[in-house]
Amino acid sequence: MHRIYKNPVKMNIEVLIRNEVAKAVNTLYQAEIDAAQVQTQMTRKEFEGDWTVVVFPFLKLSKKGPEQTAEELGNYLIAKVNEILKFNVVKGFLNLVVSDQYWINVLTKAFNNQQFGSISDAANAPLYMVEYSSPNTNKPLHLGHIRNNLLGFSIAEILKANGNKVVKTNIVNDRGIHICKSMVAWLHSGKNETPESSGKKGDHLVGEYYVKFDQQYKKEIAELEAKGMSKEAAEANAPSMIKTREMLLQWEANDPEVRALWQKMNTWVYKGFDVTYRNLGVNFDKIYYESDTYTIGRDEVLRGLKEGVFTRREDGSVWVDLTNEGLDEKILLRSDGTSVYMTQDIGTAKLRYQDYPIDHMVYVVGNEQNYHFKVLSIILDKLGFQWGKDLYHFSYGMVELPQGKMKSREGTVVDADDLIEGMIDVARKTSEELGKLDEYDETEKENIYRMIALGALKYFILKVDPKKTMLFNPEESIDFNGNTGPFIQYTYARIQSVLRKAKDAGILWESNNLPAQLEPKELELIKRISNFPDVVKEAGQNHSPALIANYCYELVKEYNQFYHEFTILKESELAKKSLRLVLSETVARVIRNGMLLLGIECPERM
RNA sequence: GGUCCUGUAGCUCAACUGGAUAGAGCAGCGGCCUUCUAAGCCGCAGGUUGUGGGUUCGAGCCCCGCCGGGAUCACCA
Repeated sequence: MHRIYKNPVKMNIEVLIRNEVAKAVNTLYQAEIDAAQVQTQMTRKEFEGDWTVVVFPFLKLSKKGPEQTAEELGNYLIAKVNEILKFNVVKGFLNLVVSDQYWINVLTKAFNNQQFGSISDAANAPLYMVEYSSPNTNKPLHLGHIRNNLLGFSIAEILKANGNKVVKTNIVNDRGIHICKSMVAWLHSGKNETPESSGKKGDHLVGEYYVKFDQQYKKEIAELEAKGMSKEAAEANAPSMIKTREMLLQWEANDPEVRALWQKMNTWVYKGFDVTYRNLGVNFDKIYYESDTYTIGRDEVLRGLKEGVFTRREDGSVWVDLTNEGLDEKILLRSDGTSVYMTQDIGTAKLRYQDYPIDHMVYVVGNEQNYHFKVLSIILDKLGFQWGKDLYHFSYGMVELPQGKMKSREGTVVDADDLIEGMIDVARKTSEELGKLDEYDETEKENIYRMIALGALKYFILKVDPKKTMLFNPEESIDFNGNTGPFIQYTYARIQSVLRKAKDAGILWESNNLPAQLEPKELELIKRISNFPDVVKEAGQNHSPALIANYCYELVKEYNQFYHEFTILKESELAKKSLRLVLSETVARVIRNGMLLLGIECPERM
């Protein structure tokens, strides 16, 4: 594996150790090894030491036992590397003890670097486009969309922190059979109901008509089946469905009335979405609409047809044959000439590469569409786009409820707006009971309740490995204690409180007045801090906000132990007091920056 | 059936990509507020990592076979 060390603090010692070990093996055992292959890791807490070299791989070269080999390497390192004071050997592990002064330097550099952990983008930095959210305009956002939005936003932030340029994009699925269903139902039974007349949020209103359509459709199917029609025939011939297909054709033919209704209902939905997005704290740099891109896709499909990449069947439908790739045949245009999902995605992709010099395209889409993206990638490749096979589908798992999958038909869908509202209520109640915000006015208080509620929700969702299916229990998942967002926010607020008090007392803390020796807990904290840049990098490589979340939790847990073990402001030795304040401020900054990568804000008090 | 994902404490999740005695939180039990924010800290208890083989110095992680859960293979999106 190829590793690039961008953090100079860490690069020095870890790379130094690797290089020296490689030299040692060369000198002691007359064998050439690559320094990058030397296995090093931070020493586990239960052993003495800071860095550990795994010596097992060298046994074949040394032709000696693990203890003796480790001993020899240890003696070599101690002679060559100033920072290494001593070592011990446990089985095949060589534990190196680094001087406190080294770690104090690490802390000093972190403290004096406001950007610690992230890399600012260079002029020639690669451009990532991250597509996420991508709602349909026939229903409001639910818990599943929340996971998508939070992951997409966070991944974009993490990629930025890794020195990349990022364009966040949203492809709004504003056309197609689904929106026609809502339109048909609204025409049928809407009686001109509008968000204004009903007081309902636009996306919720349209969603209600989508449900009404489904109810009506089901009824018609049942009636037809009762008359002896087969299920398939009933589904195709139900009057509502016939009307919907007609409307889709009219829409694609630019029928003014249909287009006007479509525009009207979509506008309601967008207003509703804007509110939800604002509450979630996500945003986009560029929004695409399927209604603008599907024709481009259709043209591409027709071009492919002309070039013999695709085939037309007798009924007029257009297909791509992927059996050579181990997949099936896939439809690209219906027999009536209208577009399907895939058609649109082809057009959107082409347009985006025209609009931006994209180096990496990331699709944040659920794992239920793994097959779709595999196919999309191959099709774009067949159409001659060099970037086709480089698309990255960031595939994440579904969110399930205690009773299983969310089913809109069974009314078990957790609505995004309701969920956020509910969490703010809990945050308000908890906060009022604790009464720590009494000196704030109502606006400030509400802002903090919102921060805490969203911190809880976002952290809960982002801390789990994106690719795994996760469970959300509306009753139990709203917890503010333990491994939660509010716990981390709380620690941040607690540190701010200490720093405020220090400032009020006229205490100065600077990194040029630190002690020569560290307490074990202080050392642990510095080590934890020193990992932050690596975690950011790893989160970028693995597209995993969960790594950031888990890191923040570990750091905060470590800090709270430190906080209970030592006094800060009442420490009599100036250098020690200074160290603890520097440590506290650095931890707070890492917490804030880490949480921002998750889209979570930290309040100054809570 | 084909392809892909997944299985770790009662529950929800970790485990630095093959390293040392598998860790947290919740739930349960017991301690700690006259001291910088108790949304906190400390302790107890909780495991044959679904299962059987294999690879090697070493496997929760890699390979093969079973068992369980899920997704997908539409003129849906």
